[in-house]
Formats: sequence, C-alpha cells, structure tokens
Amino acid sequence: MGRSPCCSKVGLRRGPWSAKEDNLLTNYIQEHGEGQWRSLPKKAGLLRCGKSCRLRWMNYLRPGIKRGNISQDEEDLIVRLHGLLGNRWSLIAGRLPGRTDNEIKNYWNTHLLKKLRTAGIEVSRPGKVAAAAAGKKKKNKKQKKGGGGDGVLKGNGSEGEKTKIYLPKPTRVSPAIARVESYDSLASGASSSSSNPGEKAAIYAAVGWAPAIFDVDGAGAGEDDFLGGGYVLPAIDSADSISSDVDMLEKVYDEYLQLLQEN
DNA sequence: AAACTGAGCAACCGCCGTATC
DNA sequence: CGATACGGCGGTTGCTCAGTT
Repeated sequence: MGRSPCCSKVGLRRGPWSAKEDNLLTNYIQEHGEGQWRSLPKKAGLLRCGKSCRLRWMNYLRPGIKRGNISQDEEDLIVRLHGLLGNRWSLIAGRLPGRTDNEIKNYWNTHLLKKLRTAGIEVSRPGKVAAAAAGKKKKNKKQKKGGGGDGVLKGNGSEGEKTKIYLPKPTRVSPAIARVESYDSLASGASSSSSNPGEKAAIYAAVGWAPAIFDVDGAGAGEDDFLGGGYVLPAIDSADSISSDVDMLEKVYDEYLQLLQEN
C-alpha cells in the first residue's frame, strides 16, 4: 500500500525540543486530549511533524513518566521480559509503569547488553543491531530494514528475509527450558492461572526464543554476577542443559499470559 | 588546557497493521 | 476492494558530555 510520509518536512523543526514547544504540546493535549497527531502540530502551533509530537509526548511529557534511575528490580524485569518477548520494547515497557519503550530500548542497548557481555553472556541479536550496540554504532547508514532487526519475533534468522511472527497462539510442544535460579527469586508472585507446562513451552516456541533463551552457563556466574548468572543467550547447547525445571517457566509463563491478555 | 574517544540518550526514519473512505 | 490516513513500533542516527590522553 502506498503511504505518504507523515510530514512534508518542509519548514518543520527538527532536533531537540525547546521548553516552549513542550509547553505548547502539553497544553494542547491537556485541553484536547491525545490523538490526531497529524493535525495536532498545526492546531497547537508547533512546527513539528505529528510523529515527532507523539514521540515527545509519549516519551517525555506524558504524566507519570519516570526518567532515569532504573532500579535493580526493573532491570531484572527487563531482562526477563526481553527473554520472553525479544525486542518488543513496547510490550516490555507496558510491564514497567512509567517507563517508555524508548527508554527501555536505550537502556538495554547501552547498559544491559554490556552488562550481559561483561558477565560472559552472549546475547544474540540477529542482524545488525548487535554490532551497533556492542562495538558502538555509526556507519552503515541506510542499510535499514530488510535485514530484519528483531530476530526473536521477526524471524529471519540472519539473512534478509522477513518472516514475521505475531503474538503466538499456544500450541503444544514438549517443555524444554533451562532453569535459571535467580529467576525464581525474581519472579514476583505470578498468578497461577497457569496450566500445562507443555503448553507453556509451546508459547515460548511460538515467540521464537524457545527453548534457548535461558541457558545456564555452566561455569556459572556467581551471586555477584549479573542476575546471579544464568541469563545466557542464545544458543541451546544441548537438550540436557535445558532440563526440565518448569518453576521458572510457570512464573514467566503466567506473566506472559497476562501480557497476551493485556494486549 | 586542548584534543580525542566513547558512552548515553533523544529523536528520527521507515515500515507495518488497522481503520476509514 | 483498493487507496490512503493514522497510530504505533523497532532500528538507527547523531548530538552532547564525561572521561581519558
């Protein structure tokens, strides 16, 4: 389908927002509510494109936004949810009140990836993002897309095709997820509408990371390691290592179910 | 003190799915 | 039923600033 650019860009401001622009936007939205982003800038007297306004509002001006100081709990949750959902930042953000997808994405790319790597944990990021985050960005401008960023949900593996996988519908496969102790302690009292472990694994499979996302690094991270060790991506080394502790699985699964319901 | 380097983060870009016409 | 608008998402870029040489 054809689709015109969101804005003509002609005569529109770009770059950092000024306090005045923030005010204009905030005031307008407080009066008229969100939505109609395309026409909003004009009505609000902003020389910005609608997308830019939306982004600014969603990420910074919206009431209840927390900035910075991501707590250990939040960090743990991010890691777990990332294991579940992959780079679905908006979903992850949905589980962290006051946090935005952009912030979480940035935090992941700048802090967590580094932390995981420092802990000897390899995080596979099919496509190119890994390079950008690890070795530090720049270059390769405009090789965007087509390479598929998110290997977890957008399939693709490492080549160019796009095989998109949408929110999974559970189907049965055999459970196979490695236990990661720290996650037991992390798992916050998940409800237990849960059920069949096989079904759970199926969901992981459906999301695309099963069963390899969590894989205990044999050498093991000690308590001081990130998350107490255990978050190891990506490869399944063996079926043995993904033995059958379903405890963590159940908890995470419950969360995941909630996620599905919420969305 | 200046130049250089790298990390962090705000913002942009392009694509997608859905709604509407 | 196709075209377009819209909202949203994830990946990437590029500016800024702190740390290092």
